[in-house]
Amino acid sequence: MTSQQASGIAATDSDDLVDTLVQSAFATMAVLTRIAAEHDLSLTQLRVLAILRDRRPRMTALADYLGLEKSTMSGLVDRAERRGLLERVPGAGDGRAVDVQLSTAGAEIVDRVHDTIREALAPMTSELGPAEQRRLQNLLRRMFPPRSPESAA
Amino acid sequence: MTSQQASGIAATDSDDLVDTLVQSAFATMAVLTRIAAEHDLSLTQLRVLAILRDRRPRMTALADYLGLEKSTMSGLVDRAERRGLLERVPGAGDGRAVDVQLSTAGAEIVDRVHDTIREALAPMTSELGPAEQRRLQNLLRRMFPPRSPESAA
DNA sequence: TATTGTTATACTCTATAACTATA
DNA sequence: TATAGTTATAGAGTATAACAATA
Repeated sequence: MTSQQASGIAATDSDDLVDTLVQSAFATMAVLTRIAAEHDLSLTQLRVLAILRDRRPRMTALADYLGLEKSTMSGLVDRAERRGLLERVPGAGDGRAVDVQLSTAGAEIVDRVHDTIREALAPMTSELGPAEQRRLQNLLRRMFPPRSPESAA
Repeated sequence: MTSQQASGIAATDSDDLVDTLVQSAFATMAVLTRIAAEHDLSLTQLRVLAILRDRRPRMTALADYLGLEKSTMSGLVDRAERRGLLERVPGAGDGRAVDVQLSTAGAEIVDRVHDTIREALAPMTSELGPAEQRRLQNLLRRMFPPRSPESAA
């Protein structure tokens, strides 16, 4: 029984694409939030670690990417650093800059979480056949194209 | 120029369905969070108001639905009630129960936010043709079926 | 002067534990 | 006893404003 069934709150009938997108986003985020919490991470902390997986950005770049204030970033990095998940290192070439990188422990936990997320979403994705999965991915990517520096005008 | 382009953080190449789903969910949530903030609402407050749009649930039902503790619910309802967005009313038939309902002001704001969300997501959905939109909706609904009390075993 | 980052402060969100009132 | 809800407390996430150090 889901929490909704327990709560007696029913889904509405209005069901256009926007509603479906929003509901799917909440369902996906609920999975991510739950798995992050199982590893004592907030969703934001998990995002930070995930970004650091293959990058070592400046504090400012990290804040920009996440859409957060630099002061918020300081707090997030403080707490993650205190837990030994990441490290601050002097930014190359600029005496003011601070780069952020994963620690070994941080890299391990983000790998584990990544695997767990894939397992947790597998029951959903496996509702679709291989061709349908490709089609869904193509449709979503057209709506939400991956952002990259090369696409700058 | 997007914040990512400014930040110099590039998307990775690994791009299976799970990654696309997660990225799409974050992109969608970013839109919702931004629009909620423009109306001085947190995402959670917006969810509360959206649920109340066509329902008048108990405190407990609301907390269950959102996956929050009842004490958290008390705080959320406190702040929303203080702002005049909703009202507590005695629950029918149980002297302990409290039902929650939108105020007129709350109903107005949730309608406005709802419209704004549709407008904000329109550029994305309109990347797809009508048949593609139907296909995407069907695929997503198969992965994330709408929860309803009737589906209980 | 402008930029990078931190610190101080305040508010929201969240959970746990203890409590009151009702069932 | 069990359930519905609130209150007290604590910690995380967030923003704004003021600051220090570097460019």
